[in-house]
Amino acid sequence: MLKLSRLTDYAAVVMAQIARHPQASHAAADLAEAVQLPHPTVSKTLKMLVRAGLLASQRGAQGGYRLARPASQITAADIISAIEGPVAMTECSQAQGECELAATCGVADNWQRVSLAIRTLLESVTLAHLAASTPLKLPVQLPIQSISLSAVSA
Amino acid sequence: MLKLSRLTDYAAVVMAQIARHPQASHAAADLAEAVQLPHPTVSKTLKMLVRAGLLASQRGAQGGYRLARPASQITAADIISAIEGPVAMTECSQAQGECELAATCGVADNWQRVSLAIRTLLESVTLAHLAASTPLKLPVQLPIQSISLSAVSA
DNA sequence: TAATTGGGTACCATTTTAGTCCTGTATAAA
DNA sequence: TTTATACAGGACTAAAATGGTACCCAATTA
Repeated sequence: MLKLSRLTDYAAVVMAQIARHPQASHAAADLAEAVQLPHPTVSKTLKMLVRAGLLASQRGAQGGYRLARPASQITAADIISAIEGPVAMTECSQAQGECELAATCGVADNWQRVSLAIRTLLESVTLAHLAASTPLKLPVQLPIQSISLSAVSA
Repeated sequence: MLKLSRLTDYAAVVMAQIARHPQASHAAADLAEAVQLPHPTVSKTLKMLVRAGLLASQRGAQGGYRLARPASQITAADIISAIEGPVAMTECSQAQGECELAATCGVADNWQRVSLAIRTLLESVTLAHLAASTPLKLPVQLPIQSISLSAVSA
């Protein structure tokens, strides 16, 4: 299904929740309550987001989490790779020259290009977009079609 | 990692192999040999591709597999969904109204839009592109950026 | 009718994922 | 300085998905 893991899904929801109140410091327990998810799981997710540099944490009373930078400077790709590691469709999309089947494969190059296109797309969607109540209007139908078609002839 | 499953990867490689010799009928054993993968696994993959209508099979001596339609009419999205099911980034990208967290989620709509954009991208890449030895040149950097930027203002 | 080749199913091993818990450490307020 | 708050890190377990294998059946052709 090319699906995000559930934790990544949680991460996006939690990040969006924080992004809607950027000034406040958010305790893990409050966030868990707000998004209706088990506290330990949310906590785990938050730690991963801190380690990836997307959130800043403050210990002690009145502590909590806040965005490490403005929501407009945090991308969907950032959130995904914070939880799942780098966005890559295949093994060989990440590290070059480690697949022993490369000789018989014959699709590696093009998969990597598709993978790159998806990564770029995900980098163009920011947390500010995701958190906005106004739906992000991606005019997917025509423009992306035209991109790949022109790409073929190029 | 937003990664394809290994079987999906195999499927793409096998499909590309068949696409390079569209007239011939390809026995599972021959394909397994050509792409250097275990026979039973390749066989399993082939069956899934048949069930999805991407390959046609012929039993008996001189039988084998061939493309059900031209390589230019088979998309990356077809291959992925043949193995993994519909392309969708989150649970709620597929079926509307089944997520009980929708009220507190707040990102569902926009995730669905991103998911749709990726699906459209994958539908624009055909097996003919993947199988081509000439790299598919997707000019990802500028055009896709401009799409999403214009999308925001739209 | 025998040889070839795909079809289907069931099964097992492994890995990944999700979720929980426990203990430690930093901070702030009383 | 004490105490309550809240994050940090890691270990552990349970469950699910994935990948791989084996076996037997069905169809086709020579």
